[in-house]
Amino acid sequence: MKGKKQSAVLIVEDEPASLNLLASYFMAENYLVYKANSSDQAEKLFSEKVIDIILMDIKIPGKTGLELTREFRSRSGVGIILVTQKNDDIDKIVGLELGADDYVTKPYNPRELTVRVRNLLDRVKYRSSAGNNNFGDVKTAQFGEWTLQVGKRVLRNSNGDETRLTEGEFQLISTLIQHAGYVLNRDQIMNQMKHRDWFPTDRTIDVMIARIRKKLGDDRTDPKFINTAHGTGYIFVADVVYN
Amino acid sequence: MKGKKQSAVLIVEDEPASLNLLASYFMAENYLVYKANSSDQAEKLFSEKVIDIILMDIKIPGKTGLELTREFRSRSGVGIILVTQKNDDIDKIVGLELGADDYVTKPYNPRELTVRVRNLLDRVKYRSSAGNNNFGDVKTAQFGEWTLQVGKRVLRNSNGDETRLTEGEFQLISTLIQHAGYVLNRDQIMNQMKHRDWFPTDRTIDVMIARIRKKLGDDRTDPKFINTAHGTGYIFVADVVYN
DNA sequence: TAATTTGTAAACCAATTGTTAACAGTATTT
DNA sequence: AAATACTGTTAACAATTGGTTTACAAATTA
Repeated sequence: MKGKKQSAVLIVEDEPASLNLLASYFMAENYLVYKANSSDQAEKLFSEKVIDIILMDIKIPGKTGLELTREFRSRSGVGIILVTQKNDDIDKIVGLELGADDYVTKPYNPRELTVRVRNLLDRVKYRSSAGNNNFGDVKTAQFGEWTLQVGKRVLRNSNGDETRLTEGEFQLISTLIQHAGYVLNRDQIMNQMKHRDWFPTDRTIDVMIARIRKKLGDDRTDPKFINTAHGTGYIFVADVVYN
Repeated sequence: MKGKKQSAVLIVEDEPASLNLLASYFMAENYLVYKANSSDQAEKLFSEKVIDIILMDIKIPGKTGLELTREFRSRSGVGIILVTQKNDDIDKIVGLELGADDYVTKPYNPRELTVRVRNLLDRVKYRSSAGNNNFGDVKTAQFGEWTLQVGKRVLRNSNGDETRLTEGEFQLISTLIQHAGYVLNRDQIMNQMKHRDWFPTDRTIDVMIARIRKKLGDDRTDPKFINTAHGTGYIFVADVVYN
């Protein structure tokens, strides 16, 4: 088995010493670290890179951390941890209400910090940030008689038949497979796939589910792979083996 | 009057003054509050009532908060917030790693506390009521000759016969199983299933119980699985093994 | 026995999902 | 640049689902 996907942390902090200290913690833990010392830089990096977690000082040059929190949150489901001076209670609370996921107070304990980040990563996985919809180093996922070839976006069965998946179909089945055994609602699916909202009149997912089922030869009334949870969403029910 | 569902908080704390103080915060915020001053009481209430969030002091009589955390987490996706003495860093970290969702340190700020709880409620809703009905990581539940396959919403008996459950039937039996050995009234059941109130004229639950009994081949006059608690509700009476 | 509560079959019907086809924007090829 | 192929999205309608209500029987309790 290969290593897991590296998670990307964006650190926003104007004080160079703190910035580098924080960066070193996370680099030591094998995170991909981006550094920003202003709100402008933070916005640029956020748009440019795929970020899983943002660790942000509330007081930075330019927009405040709270403004950025609201902005980032409105654009994505990225995980946000605010860094505050001790006893900035009001800010902390406002931060959480604006959509931050957690906060730490200075001076921080490195172990606590990394645990909080790891924890948040788990939570964020479900709502997912942009474009991270992949299998890390996984090359294939097997279920039933089918093998999903991740790189090729191709399904092959034991007879050697191959079916190509469109990008959307691939994203959708990937999302389901990655949460095999758990019902995902259409919001979660859409979020994970396109980082977009889903609204009740949108039949896109259902249509794509139907197409995937057809390609898999799956029967919706007795599904081996994709089960409908009526009123809720869909769930991948087969066991999956990764390679 | 009715309106939205009241969220239930279980507070576990042995110091009476703290317990009541905490309880008063949450009652003021219109939570349904359960109080426990020992691990035994906590376990009892957890089995007996439908709980959304647990707020638990790490140091309580009986099992420690950390042991309880692991236990509750293995059975359900309930939200857990640990309460620690200041500077119990190791405990805090271990707690999070065992599956707690958050922690607060004494002395706590009431507003912070309620914000954290509200925040966690959102997250918990996402992982549980989004269709998985709180079965944590459980894949199957066995009782008598039956195996409930969580993902497929299917009941299979030892002959290999399979019966599909509707989503509602699945939610209902899941709720009962999770509180096996304890009577649930129709309010609790409806709340857990649909986050909705139940009205005395509403026969929905009874009808669904009848359907489930039929599928299980259960005799209501001598039930092996679902027993009627006349004037109260229903109780799941079989032993359950999780896998 | 009377009153209340529960069981259950059947009908109901609103909401959800399935499915096909057409559309429009992109990307690819000629 | 024009023609072609591809693909996500929308529209429209069909099919199904599945919770709820109704109505009455049966059981339980007081």
